[in-house]
Amino acid sequence: MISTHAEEGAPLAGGGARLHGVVSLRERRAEYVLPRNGLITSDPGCPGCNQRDRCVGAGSSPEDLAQVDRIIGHRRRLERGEVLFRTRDPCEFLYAIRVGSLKSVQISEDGREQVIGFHMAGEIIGFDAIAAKAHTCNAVALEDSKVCAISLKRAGEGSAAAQLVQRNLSRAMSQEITREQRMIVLLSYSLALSRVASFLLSMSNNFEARGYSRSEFLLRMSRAEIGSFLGMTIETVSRSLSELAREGIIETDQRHLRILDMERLRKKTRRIAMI
Amino acid sequence: MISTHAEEGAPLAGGGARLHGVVSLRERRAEYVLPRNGLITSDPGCPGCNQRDRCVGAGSSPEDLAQVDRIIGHRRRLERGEVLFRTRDPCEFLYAIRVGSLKSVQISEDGREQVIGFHMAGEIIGFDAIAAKAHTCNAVALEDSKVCAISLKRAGEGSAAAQLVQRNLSRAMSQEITREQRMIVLLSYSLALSRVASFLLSMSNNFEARGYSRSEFLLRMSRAEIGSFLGMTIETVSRSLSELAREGIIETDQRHLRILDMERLRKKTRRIAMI
DNA sequence: CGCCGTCTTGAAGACTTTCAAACGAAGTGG
DNA sequence: CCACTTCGTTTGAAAGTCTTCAAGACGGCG
Repeated sequence: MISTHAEEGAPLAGGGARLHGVVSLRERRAEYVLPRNGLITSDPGCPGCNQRDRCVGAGSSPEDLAQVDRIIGHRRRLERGEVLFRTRDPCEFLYAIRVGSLKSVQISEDGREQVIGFHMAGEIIGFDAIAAKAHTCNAVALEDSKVCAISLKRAGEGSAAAQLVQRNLSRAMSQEITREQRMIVLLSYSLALSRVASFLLSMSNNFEARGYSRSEFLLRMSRAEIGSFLGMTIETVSRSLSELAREGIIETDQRHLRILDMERLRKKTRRIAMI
Repeated sequence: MISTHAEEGAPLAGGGARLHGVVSLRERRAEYVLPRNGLITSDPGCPGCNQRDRCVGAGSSPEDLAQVDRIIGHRRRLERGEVLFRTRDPCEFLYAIRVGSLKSVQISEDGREQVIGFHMAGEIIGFDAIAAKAHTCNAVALEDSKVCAISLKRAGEGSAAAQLVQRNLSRAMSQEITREQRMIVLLSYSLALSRVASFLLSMSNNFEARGYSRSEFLLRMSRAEIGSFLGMTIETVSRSLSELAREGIIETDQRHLRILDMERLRKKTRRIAMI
């Protein structure tokens, strides 16, 4: 049984890797106070966050972390499908994903959505707005999620904590650039099956990096969203997954995915076509 | 007659836009001192650079610009085909392109090149190395070029000039993220003709932003490099260009390109296929 | 002038999209 | 509780697009 409910567990704890999406009862926490706008007003903050070593306060002592916490403008809970920011929203905050996952989409003038990225807990989104002074894409929650708004104004004020945050933001932007470069390489693969295989491996790596199983997880996005991201129709996504399943490389049940043969999946990423 | 020689002119001066690649005699300058390794030892520096309003010293007074100049580790001249940095080179410098253009390529384990970006004067490259502590791609000059090495160590030292540089680098990274997001959108277009049209328009915008003609320019990269970048074979690149020329939208003569109908070229970017 | 690398063009085959139909899960209303 | 709708997904067949293989054209250079 796989729950679709997001949870703020501590997956990095030793032993076998937790399966993403599976919620054990003892990990449930009391809900934070939630006013109607989704703002979280009572919260353990950065010192109590399980993403603290991955986020803007990385590398600071517990005391410093309390200072880093002041850079956070507010924390917010998002329901599945809720929009965090939209194109042309002014650039005030970056958002650290604490729980859950989001997608970035660009809307073309004729109203079609194009997914340009999927983001998981521990990632920071909104960097595109720094230079443009406004967001250039929409961010939408793929599941119930929690985000921390990093105030760009406070991050630029020059305190020791702000400087630490700036260094971490710089590192995060560099990571984002590297991630997008990998995406550009992926999209240049000519064969649909290669792109789907690469996508699954990247998901697998993302889950593994967060302490979840790398071989079994729940895809939080629809086939249509995968297709939009990978530049193919949902039929081709479906056929590619079916083909991988037919060859015994993966097993799918709805959005639940199990990788049976990691090495053969990797081989599939090497496009056969093109020189 | 179009020269292929790079030149450090002042294209932003008023009147008609200069044609990129065309060199008028009076714009030629005395060559800088060039030791065998391509290092430039005598140079007007940031205050005399025509990219100063676009680069890391943007927004500073002429006096401050002399301080910014200290962040520069060295300046270097590259010949066409010369490699600026390679994958796994340690991360010491970012590079500001002063004259010319470069490509970023990733080399797959089987030795094939994949172009992941083209970069022009005024851009800064190497951001991928900040988080990874080493470069994750190779940078190769597409034409004779000049670059300024920005010392990451000196940029982090905390002086007023260094802080200005850091803000500008942050902006440049955000721009780079936005650029790559646009590339991801481009690559998701299913039709080859749409991708080629988008590529030409992006080139056109790049030249226009630098004061050159937006409708007539010299492509510094081969069809093979375009194909690698756009994820298609060189035959498909060639056929797409021929098709656009047949329709009277562009005119090509080798790498020299003239856009005859910007609006119809824009229409071609809207992919017909897919929902 | 002839060689070489780059580019263009043609034809056949491979792959993807499109259109259409069917399936299963989830939710609604009788 | 079951029919019924809806949505997301899967599968099939035909049409369209791209790649592959092959050959020819073009320009630069010795």
